[in-house]
Amino acid sequence: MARSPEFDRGKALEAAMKLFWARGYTATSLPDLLQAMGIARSSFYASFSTKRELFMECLELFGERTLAMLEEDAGKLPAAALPRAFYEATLLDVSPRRASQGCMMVNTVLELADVDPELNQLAAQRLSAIENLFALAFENAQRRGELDGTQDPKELASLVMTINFGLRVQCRQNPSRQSLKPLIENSLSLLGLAA
Amino acid sequence: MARSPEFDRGKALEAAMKLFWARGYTATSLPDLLQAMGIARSSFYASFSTKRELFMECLELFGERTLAMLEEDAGKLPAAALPRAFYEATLLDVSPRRASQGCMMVNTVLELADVDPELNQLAAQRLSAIENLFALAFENAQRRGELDGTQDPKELASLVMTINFGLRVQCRQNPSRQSLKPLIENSLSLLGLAA
DNA sequence: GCCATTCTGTACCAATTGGTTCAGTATTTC
DNA sequence: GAAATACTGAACCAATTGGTACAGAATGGC
Repeated sequence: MARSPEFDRGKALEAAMKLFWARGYTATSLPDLLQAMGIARSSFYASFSTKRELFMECLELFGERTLAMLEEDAGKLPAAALPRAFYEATLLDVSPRRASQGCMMVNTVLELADVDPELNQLAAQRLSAIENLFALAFENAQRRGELDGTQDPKELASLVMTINFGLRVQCRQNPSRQSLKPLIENSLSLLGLAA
Repeated sequence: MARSPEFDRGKALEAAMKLFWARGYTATSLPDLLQAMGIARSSFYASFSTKRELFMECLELFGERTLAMLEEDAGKLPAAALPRAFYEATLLDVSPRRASQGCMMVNTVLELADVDPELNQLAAQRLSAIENLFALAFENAQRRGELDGTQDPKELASLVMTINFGLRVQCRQNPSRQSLKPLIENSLSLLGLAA
């Protein structure tokens, strides 16, 4: 009966996410988004609702993807190696261009904390899901005796996240590998997780 | 001859800074600023040039003030106590409302890195001035034997800043003292500067 | 070919953006 | 009171904002 080819919604969402990720919510205009997504204005409002809801969808996509990556690592690495894997995968094993974008959730928290509490909360919630995953991995490792048991796993996870946040700020100033590599190394040895 | 009372430019600048600090550059509109500064539109353009230059002036004011605070501490505290003094002064010894605003320079870096390189650079430059001050203090303390000499002072300063950045992200999610206090404590003991 | 459907492009909307201009009103010194 | 200055408030500007509506072309199954 009808025309089948819906434009690739997933691809469009991906493109929107990349733009929001790099430029933030407020500074990204609808025309910018449409061009990046490669669709017309009317198509946009047919498949998505508003710019704000598109942003939420992008934020969830980003959070889900990050969590999935970490979960995969948690399945095949000892807990003590998780922070290094996480830092390196997102800061060193990508192009400086991409590393300079930092983390979309962290960017969102800093941009919108006092402007749009709901979006801020959404980002914060996804970040704490990641922190919880770290905490759980540390707890299990301690129970199995794979990790030094003197440190509270929740507090350790919280520190890992704090340093993660710090690195996300650093990379937006200077995304070069030679400046990030020693920083990561020193941070890990600080955490006692350098080996 | 003339009417004397120029409205208080300093006060107006201060008010603008607070608004930019809380809401960022893009999300703060000119009417917002005028209301906060308590001046009329025409007075604004008589005493300032553009919104963008006002922002730069605010950024420099914020950076200068932060640096001055740190310099004062550096004059009367041992270097090893500087990070704690800095973290506590800006995160615990202020209202949660203010703590939740984080650091204007860090906020700027995350908001504008991919949008306005010049403003990003300005903020980054002020941040590195602070880092340099830490490094200098550590170096002097080591030379005087007041601080463990095994760690490179520049690297230590870089770690202090990374953790500082991390705390600035944390406080924009949850500015409550009971969540920040243990985080600061754990961070300092991580740095070996808890005592 | 026919009709349903899904896209594109454009025109349009009201509201808001940052910025300019200017008439009028205070306030000050003489 | 007169002249000089510094303010206010509103009108105005072009450009851009997010969002809507609609005509027409492209694409499918029948």
